[in-house]
Amino acid sequence: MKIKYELTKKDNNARLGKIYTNHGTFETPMFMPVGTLANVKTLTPEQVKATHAGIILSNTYHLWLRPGEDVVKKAGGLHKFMNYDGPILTDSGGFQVFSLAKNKKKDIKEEGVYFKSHIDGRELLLTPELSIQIQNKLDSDIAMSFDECIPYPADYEYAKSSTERTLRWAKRGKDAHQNEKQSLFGIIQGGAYEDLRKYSAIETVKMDFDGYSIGGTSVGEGKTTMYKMIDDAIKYLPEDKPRYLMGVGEPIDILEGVERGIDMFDCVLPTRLARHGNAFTKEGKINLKNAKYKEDFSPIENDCDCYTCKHYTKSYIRHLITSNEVLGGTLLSIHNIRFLVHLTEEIRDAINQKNFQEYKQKFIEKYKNNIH
RNA sequence: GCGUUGUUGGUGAAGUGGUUAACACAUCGGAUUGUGGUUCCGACACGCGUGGGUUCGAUUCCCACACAGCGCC
Repeated sequence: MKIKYELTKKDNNARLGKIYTNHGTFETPMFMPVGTLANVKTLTPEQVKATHAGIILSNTYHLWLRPGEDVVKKAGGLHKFMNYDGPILTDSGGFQVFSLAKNKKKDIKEEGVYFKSHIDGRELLLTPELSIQIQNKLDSDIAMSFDECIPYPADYEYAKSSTERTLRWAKRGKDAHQNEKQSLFGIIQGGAYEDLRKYSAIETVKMDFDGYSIGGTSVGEGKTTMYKMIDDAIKYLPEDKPRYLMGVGEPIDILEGVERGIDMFDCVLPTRLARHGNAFTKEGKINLKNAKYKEDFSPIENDCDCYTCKHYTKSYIRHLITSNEVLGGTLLSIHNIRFLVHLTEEIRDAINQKNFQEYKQKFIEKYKNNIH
């Protein structure tokens, strides 16, 4: 079966909900850790589950190149392949258009996008149909439409033609979709232009996807612009389908997204920051590489319920990170993911009690005071 | 004792008679938003073994001394 979304409660635009999938149910708002290459970097599936993340993201482009979607299919699908039986969403490769296609005009064509493989440099063509076919074989619970993430800034003409092309790609992908157990989300683009966001949202919704995501944000546009991009699109999305804000994972941005009616978030931030020695705390981000933690034998956060905070000190984690030991990245990933998932848990409680605004203000005040 | 080579930052080292003494590692900061990430960007020798001399100017040339390596008695 396809996923099913249930809207439980609203507090202004903030939504409390539930998503049923073939691999379990999770509540929204929810944060999804990123597991690009069929693994959340440095974590076992058990460790991921222990963070209470309800769903994880994996990547079409990367698995297409290695090991190849047919290998995953032979393994029995992505869940079996990576030994993870919870919900999985696969990104379409659209973001790699943004990050890998060097020359937009030359590499992005109507038929699809020409890449040079980052592994061996060979020329590749990823099309909307192929992206969907790959995702069908990967057998994720939720597949994403193949889109172009428009850079910022982009002139109106480019943004318009790109947005229109993404709509045509969405239609082609939907027509090619052939996995009855897999849901498919459409992606709203439109750059930073209000009318294009509206147009993109309305046209995408007409195609009747199982969920809608807002793409093309956090590409260097600045917070105010990003929040407006969400506002400009989200009002045209149906209440009975999940909304997913792609690539966003700063705690404050999650709160701003929820306030506007977003249900799902994904981001590489918790795992990437972890590998680079940074940890989220309610008082802002901290850098464990800083010398002041050398003899700090307290946990990252005293009141955090994650495995890392229950058993390890900043001093020890700092030692692991400065010694380049993977366990450092593992312990920090556990904490950082748990931090964001816990944030969404508190958000859900707040919405349930209809005091989301108050919760948000308090959180931001505490967090922001320590951003230097 | 004689001869010989060398002595540059926390470390390994490049280099030049004259503006900021390479580069790397370590250290210390910062960045990081649908992961091309053991990544990226900064800071870091007020001084080139010590003391004299030559020179407008010496880390670079000369002398002495100290220390280290090598060879010979």
